[in-house]
Amino acid sequence: MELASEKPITNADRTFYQLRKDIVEGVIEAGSKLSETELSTKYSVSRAVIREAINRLMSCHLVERKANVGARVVALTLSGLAELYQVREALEGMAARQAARSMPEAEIAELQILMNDHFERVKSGDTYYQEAGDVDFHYRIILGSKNQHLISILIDGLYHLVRMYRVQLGMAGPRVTTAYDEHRNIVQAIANRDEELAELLMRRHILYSRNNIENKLRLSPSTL
Amino acid sequence: MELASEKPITNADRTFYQLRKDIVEGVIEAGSKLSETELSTKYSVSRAVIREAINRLMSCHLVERKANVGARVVALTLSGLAELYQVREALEGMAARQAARSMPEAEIAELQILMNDHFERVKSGDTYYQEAGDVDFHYRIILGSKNQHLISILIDGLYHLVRMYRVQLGMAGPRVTTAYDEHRNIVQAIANRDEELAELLMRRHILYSRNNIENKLRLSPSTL
DNA sequence: CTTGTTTTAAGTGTCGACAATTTAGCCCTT
DNA sequence: AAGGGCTAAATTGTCGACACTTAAAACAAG
Repeated sequence: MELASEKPITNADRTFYQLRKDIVEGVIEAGSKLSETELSTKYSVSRAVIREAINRLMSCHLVERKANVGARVVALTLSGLAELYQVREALEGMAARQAARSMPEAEIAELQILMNDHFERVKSGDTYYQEAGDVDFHYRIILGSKNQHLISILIDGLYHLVRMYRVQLGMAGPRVTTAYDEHRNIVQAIANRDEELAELLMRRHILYSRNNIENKLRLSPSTL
Repeated sequence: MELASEKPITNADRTFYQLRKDIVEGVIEAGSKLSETELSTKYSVSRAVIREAINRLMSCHLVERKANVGARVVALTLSGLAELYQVREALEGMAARQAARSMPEAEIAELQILMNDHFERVKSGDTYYQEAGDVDFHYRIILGSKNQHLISILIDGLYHLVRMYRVQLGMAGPRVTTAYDEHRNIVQAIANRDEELAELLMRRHILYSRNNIENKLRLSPSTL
């Protein structure tokens, strides 16, 4: 995933993005230890750069560090997933409400165009949709809230962890078309400036999504 | 403010806490530039330590940095205050709801004892209450939610910024007794395990608090 | 005097080395 | 053989120096 606003300037930026990607995608496995010296050789940068990257990853809740001991990639747990989606429900619900209030008409129009594009992909059974499409949808709603704190908490903080759960627990199943309909309805509520409904639908959408993941976990024990 | 869980281990910890305190209390004024070399001499640590501290302050949204240029303390603005309290309303509302669901009986009992203590202070006109007491109250509700993400976002992330606004805009006025009553009612709702009411009262409490600050700002132009 | 360019200095980004702490292995004691 | 304390290796925390970028000062041309 690449966000328009995330252009690496310094080496630390690049390393941070790379590390984050490798953690989210499981190239560096969940729960494993992050050795600074090891990483510095692997990514061809100094330890200072690695340390800064790790510090930033801590802010994202992707790694945890104990002083004088070291950093570990977070472990994926059922309770952690539940807590994460609880917060998401509240925050993205609020984002949808704010978007219904503050999103400029032009941005809503663009969002509707995006939805049409998604429709084509869903129709043709494009698996692309599940991952990037969903992210893109939520991403735009969040930005539409126009609340800097909210944007930062969700985009910089929680979203990569959400993706980590989704990628590593193999979310590819078919909630695609039903999720698409939910997206569509949320956009409609925002276009109608119906704050109440936008929040309600978004909260429900995320709740469904959570139930979907948890059911999948109950069926295939996975490694949790 | 000192939180039980925040015991400085490394030099970077100490420096981070000190810097944060100085920023929140206005010793380092809002909007001012943070020179790494200057700070490193002032706080008697190396630039690496200062850099780590600044990075952590960025996570708290207390400073902003531009690559190759430097870091500045955030500016206090009316819109920023509004956005902050909007997010607070959603998150602390959720915290109150979760606390009503998950807070252990023993913790609720302690909270009620704390409220009695606060009552004594309010009765005797203790100005201590306004600051530390309020923080302490909210702090406990947040911890009572038992949601790690929520706790981290609020305590590590937003709370110090909230305090910064309150301290620097001179919140000493009398919302003390009425705020106390609101606190009391929230605790009661939590004790009754009334999730709905706990969230509602907390949201309203924060909304009142926000109105109070904004009114105060309208009366005394301040420097915003 | 103004504008655009070059130079220069101040400040950040990065690095390798050293100091302090933790952990694991070894030895000694019981 | 089991447990505790000591030693040594590995890892993190901290430091000062160097490289690079940016912004301001000095300068030249119009």
